Amino acid sequence: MFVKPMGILERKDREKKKMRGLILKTAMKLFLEEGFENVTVRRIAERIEYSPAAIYLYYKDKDEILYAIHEIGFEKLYKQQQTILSIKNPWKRLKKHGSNYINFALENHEYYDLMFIMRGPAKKIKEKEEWEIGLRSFEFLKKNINECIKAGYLSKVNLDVAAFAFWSLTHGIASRLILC
Amino acid sequence: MFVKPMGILERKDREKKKMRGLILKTAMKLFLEEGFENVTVRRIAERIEYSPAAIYLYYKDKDEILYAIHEIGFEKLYKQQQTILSIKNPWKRLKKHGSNYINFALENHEYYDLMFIMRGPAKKIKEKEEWEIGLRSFEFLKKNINECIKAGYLSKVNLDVAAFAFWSLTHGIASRLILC
Amino acid sequence: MFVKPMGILERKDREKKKMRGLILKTAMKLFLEEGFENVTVRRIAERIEYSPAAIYLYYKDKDEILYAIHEIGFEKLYKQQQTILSIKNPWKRLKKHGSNYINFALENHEYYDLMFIMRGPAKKIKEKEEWEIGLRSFEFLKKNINECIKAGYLSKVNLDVAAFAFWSLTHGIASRLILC
Amino acid sequence: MFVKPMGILERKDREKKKMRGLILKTAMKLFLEEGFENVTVRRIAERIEYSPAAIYLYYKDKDEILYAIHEIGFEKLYKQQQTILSIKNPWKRLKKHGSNYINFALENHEYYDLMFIMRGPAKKIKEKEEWEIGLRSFEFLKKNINECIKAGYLSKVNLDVAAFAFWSLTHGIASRLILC
DNA sequence: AATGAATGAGAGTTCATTCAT
DNA sequence: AATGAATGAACTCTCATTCAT
Repeated sequence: MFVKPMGILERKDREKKKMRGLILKTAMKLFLEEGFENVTVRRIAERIEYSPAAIYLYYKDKDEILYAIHEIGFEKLYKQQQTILSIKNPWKRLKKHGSNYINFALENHEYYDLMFIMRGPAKKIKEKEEWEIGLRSFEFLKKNINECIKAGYLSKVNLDVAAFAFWSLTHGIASRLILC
Repeated sequence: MFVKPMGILERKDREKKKMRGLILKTAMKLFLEEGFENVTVRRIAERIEYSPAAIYLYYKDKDEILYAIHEIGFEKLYKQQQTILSIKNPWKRLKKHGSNYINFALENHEYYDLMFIMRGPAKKIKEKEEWEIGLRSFEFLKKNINECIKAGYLSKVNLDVAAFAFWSLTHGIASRLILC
Repeated sequence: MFVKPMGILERKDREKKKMRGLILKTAMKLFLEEGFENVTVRRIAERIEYSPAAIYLYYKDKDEILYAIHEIGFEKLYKQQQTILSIKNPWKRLKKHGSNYINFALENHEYYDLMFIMRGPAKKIKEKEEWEIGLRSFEFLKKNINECIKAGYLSKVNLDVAAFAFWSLTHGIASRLILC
Repeated sequence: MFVKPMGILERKDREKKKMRGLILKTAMKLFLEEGFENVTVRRIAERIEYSPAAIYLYYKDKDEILYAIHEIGFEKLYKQQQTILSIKNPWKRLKKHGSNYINFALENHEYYDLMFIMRGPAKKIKEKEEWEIGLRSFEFLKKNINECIKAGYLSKVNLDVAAFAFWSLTHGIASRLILC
């Protein structure tokens, strides 16, 4: 048997990933521009100028696409949160954490919806794994709060409770603002 | 020409309103029991044992129904909030306000989704009016907080800011709890 | 409420039945002319110059159509078998029964296939009821054989066994002939 | 020019045949295990761990595969019939012939369907050749019956008629049993 | 020899909506 | 006031097949 040189396989792999990315990006765009109900396999295919059938070469079904978008939402949030790591003062950092969160929600405000709206359709798949990503953000927040406590900016409280309250507040503010 | 006496016109009007109410209530039920994607004109018609075409005699199109449901969500919330009026002590009342809100969200947790999910389809119509209802709830909260301040339970702060923060917190807690 | 006069309701009913009949006849024709795999909802609709959606006003789904066709096959067979009732002599009648069966199979030879081929797709529905029709034909055969026995043309045997053997023979001949 | 030595060509030929066999066997398995409608080029390819496109290197199209399967059905039947050759007594052998046939039909009962169901798709190709195989089985039966006659177990009758009737009976019994 | 990528065609089905009656 | 009948447009998804590599 003829074994293909690494280069080719890698290129194919890269291209496959690129295509998957393209599909996702397109689905996302559709979601942002035209709302959830207009995210259809056909519309995605149309936009990337492929046949609908082609989509199914990269994703098993529509749900898998929805789930992937969902994931990206959380990923994106997490990434954005990491940008505050450069702030040394924990109290300032925590405040930035909050304002960041709200800004994120306002700026990408459809992403926010996405996490809620998608719950319905996407709940069918991989419900466990999904939250690993969500929890990562939560852990990050806890670490921030903990450092505030250690530095004396906050009195000693249960970390989980504090983090939950903090997130609730920012999340609440964000969603309220979006609603207006 | 024969001019219809007031009585008849009024009756007709009453009946029209009744029917509109029935449609809405049914749509609402459908939404709560079977989720957003199962709220279809047909299903509504089926449940009230009318033909789908009949629906269109009372609502211009599906969006108009969705919008109305949306409104009902806020209405319901407002009603529930009014039940705390019997509590005389303003501080206790405020606390009850918060726990009430969260309970409401958890118990009817689809209502919460409704406000987000519906925004998409319903945003096409009457975006201004909608918030009168939302604001009413907000005003109610402000009044509560104000009384807490007057009674010395809270230090003097900007009412709008305080109310907004309060709502955000409860709202945030509620939505976070629902998501888990 | 205004109660529609009998005439109108009856006409509507007639028309509904006519349409159902038309759909079935068309499906049958398609089956005969173009084979099982070409019996599709769309093709049926095309032929009767209706929209595909219209079909669903008369039949719940494709299976219901297939089942109905299936039924017709047995019905038709039964009807044809009844024509021999005019033959008084039971032995002659039984012989005619056999040749009739084979002729039926050869003349409408796709009907024969239908009973087999349809088994797959149509088995999902109403499996009990289905055989009432098949059994009716079987009972008819038993009666014929019994009369032959009573008239001394056949020695006394178990009726079910005899009928089964007889049917098997004719059925076997028919299917063999069709296969050639 | 370099002319390939016989050995290589032969090996290639052998390999080609092997692959064709593999495809057929797999299609057959699919047919038996999952029914006609699940015999798809993709599924076959999946099972043999080749790409769908590879199939087309060995068979022109799907119909050609279906036809070949058809053929295998008859082949298998024939093979099974040969097993009774060891029975010396012709009358016993004939009886075994019958029960064998019925057992065959019941045990592999999808094979039976195959002969009917496949007619549709496969009728497009090579209609003549096909029956050589069927006839072989028939000739075998005739031989059996003839020996029964010679041995005095059966009165002298037209061989073709007798064989046809015999086959019809067994075939009929089998198919009736399957249908129940 | 074998395949990955792609597609056109088509499947069954459902929906919001209209219109003559 | 109400409806039965109908439809166009869309949906997700699968299939046999081709072709450049």
